[in-house]
Amino acid sequence: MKNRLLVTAALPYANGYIHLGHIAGAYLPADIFVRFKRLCSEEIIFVCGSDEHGTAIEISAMKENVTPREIIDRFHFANKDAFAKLGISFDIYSRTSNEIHHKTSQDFFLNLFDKNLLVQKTEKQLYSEKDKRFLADRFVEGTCPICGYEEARGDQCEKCGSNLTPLELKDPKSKISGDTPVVKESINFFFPLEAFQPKLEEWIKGKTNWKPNVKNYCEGWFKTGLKDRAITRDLDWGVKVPVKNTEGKVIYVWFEAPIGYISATKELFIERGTPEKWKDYWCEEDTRMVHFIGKDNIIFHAIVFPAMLMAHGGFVLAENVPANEFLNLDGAKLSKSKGHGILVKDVVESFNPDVVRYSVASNMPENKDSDFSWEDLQSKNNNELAAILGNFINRTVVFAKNKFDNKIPARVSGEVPEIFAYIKSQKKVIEDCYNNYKFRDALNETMNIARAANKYFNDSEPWKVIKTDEAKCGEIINDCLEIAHSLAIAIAPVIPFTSEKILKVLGKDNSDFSWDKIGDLVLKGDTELGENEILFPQIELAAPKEEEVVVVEENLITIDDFKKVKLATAVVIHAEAVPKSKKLLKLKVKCGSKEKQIIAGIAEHYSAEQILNKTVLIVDNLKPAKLMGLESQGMLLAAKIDGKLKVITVDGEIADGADVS
RNA sequence: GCCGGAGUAGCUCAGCUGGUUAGAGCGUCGGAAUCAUAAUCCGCAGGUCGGGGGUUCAAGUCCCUCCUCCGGUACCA
Repeated sequence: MKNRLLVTAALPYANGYIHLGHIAGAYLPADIFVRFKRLCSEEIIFVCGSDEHGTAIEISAMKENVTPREIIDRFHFANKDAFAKLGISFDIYSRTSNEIHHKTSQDFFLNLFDKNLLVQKTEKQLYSEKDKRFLADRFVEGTCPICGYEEARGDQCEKCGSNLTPLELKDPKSKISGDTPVVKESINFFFPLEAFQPKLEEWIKGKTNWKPNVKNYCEGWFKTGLKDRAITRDLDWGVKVPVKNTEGKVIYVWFEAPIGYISATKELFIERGTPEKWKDYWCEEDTRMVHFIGKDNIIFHAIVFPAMLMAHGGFVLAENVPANEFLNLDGAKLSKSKGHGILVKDVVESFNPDVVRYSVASNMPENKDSDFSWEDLQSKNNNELAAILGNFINRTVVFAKNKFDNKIPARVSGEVPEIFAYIKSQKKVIEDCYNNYKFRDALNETMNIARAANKYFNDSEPWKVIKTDEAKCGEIINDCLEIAHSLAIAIAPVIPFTSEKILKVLGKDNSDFSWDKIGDLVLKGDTELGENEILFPQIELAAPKEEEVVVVEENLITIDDFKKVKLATAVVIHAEAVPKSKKLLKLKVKCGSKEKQIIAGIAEHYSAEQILNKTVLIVDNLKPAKLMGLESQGMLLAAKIDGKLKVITVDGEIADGADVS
């Protein structure tokens, strides 16, 4: 029986804060899986760490005029802390700047080198005499040979989107010193990926339980043919190449980073005082290794890293690579650079981590990119966590408190109601979901227990029974408390903090806290219950700022102040309600030769039809603002008093686009 | 450009190798109940499955084509 599990989650790059997209893609599914397996008492470790080398970090350091070490320290500790607050339960969160990692990846490199597996190729590269170094792609800036853009990067022109090599750039300059580099030859080592293609194809063909998107993606690569990849670079910041005459070269991050999983495992067992035990996980054939990643990482975990492990020999290969798609925010992709993202470190400050975990888990991008929104989080909290789960626990515990002296009422009849059989059958259903990496289904099936629990409470009507038969009523409440205990176990992988709270309320230790106890009767009658608390208070999200339709200005202004405001006539050529908004209409107005989108807060007073074709006054030079995610490029003037609102129109016919003063 | 993925009820998503009236959660609406955080329970309604063409007795599910979005990768044959 294979039951030793090695679970990895993609190493976050220590050049930025992790956001909700990362969580949804890799860390939360990994954590849920691991927590489930721990409940099943499987031997398991969960390793991760910061990926801390590479050009991007070096560039960040230069920009801020600090050392790379400062950059990686900042993000490593911040991310480690954010993960912890969100309850991501790594056994170790290491970092690739650690000595043990440098040693491990150098040994790995040497192993391949000694076997003569590495190919050396001479390449032309840009070299800066002034900087005394070869310039990596991103350290070069110049004129794009295709569109003529003068600030194209060495790897890509941001203007026209062409991918480039530094040698193609016209008039290249070093980003470090502005120096004009020269072309120089540099010898680099290559990993013979091409040679491993047959073995990889064979290996992946046998993986019948992999997600189809992952398999298809790999097959796509095989079709075009794998190519050898450079594994060394001319850089300072990184793991030094452990071979003579390679000064100024480091091991390319893509090669060295995944070895971080091995280094982290070694570190973990050194900490635990059993330094040799890492081999059980990496070298024993009955270990099952699972890599949790986002879809951007498939090639490295399903093709490159396995090929590296094959080349080295003596290591287990991944049993599965359950890659997730991406999580979008309000329909648009999460992006650090565009400021469109939710950082974990921020979200855990303002929300219960379990609410975040739940809302992300219930909408995990398992098969396709999925959409996250704050409204969704609110609705998941209020309508599901609070209404279904929280409410069940609360109504049960409050009932016991009020009618049974805050103690667990005793069972008397010796009968076990049917719902416990249902719970046990759900336990199997949920297990299957987890074992097939279907986390959303697992969660929904878990919540079905809570739904059934509420139904049981309703149907049993303890509030009526208590009037005629107190012992029977007590038994119903005992049932419900037992159900709560089962729920605490079943839901623990997803919302571990809440699970603990439920246990505390039940006055129960964790002696029966294991997966196989779901559906069992484990509570002792007459036990005092713990202090009850509302598990999920309602979340009221602040309403999005809606446009102030009328600016009431009490203070006097000068004519110059007034001239700053450019007013114009415009005709409404399109109008529609903004979904989920009471007050907003989305308008398209024509103002002379241009068209503008204006989000106006008049829906309570005008329907789309009523405003259509009216000639109105607008503020033309208002700074655009976003309302309910829609850009508003101006403001409609209207008169408002005592809750009555009328749009300002023009007396008689005049063309749109006319100045107003 | 090329490779892979996605476009299904108001919203967020399921639909394995083609087969009875296309499913779930949430929301909406109607009813019941009142122990509980106005929380629960029962019931109804909601989709010509991105557009167009084709294969088949039968297609959301296969093929072709077009459009949109996401990821990867590339001017190398």
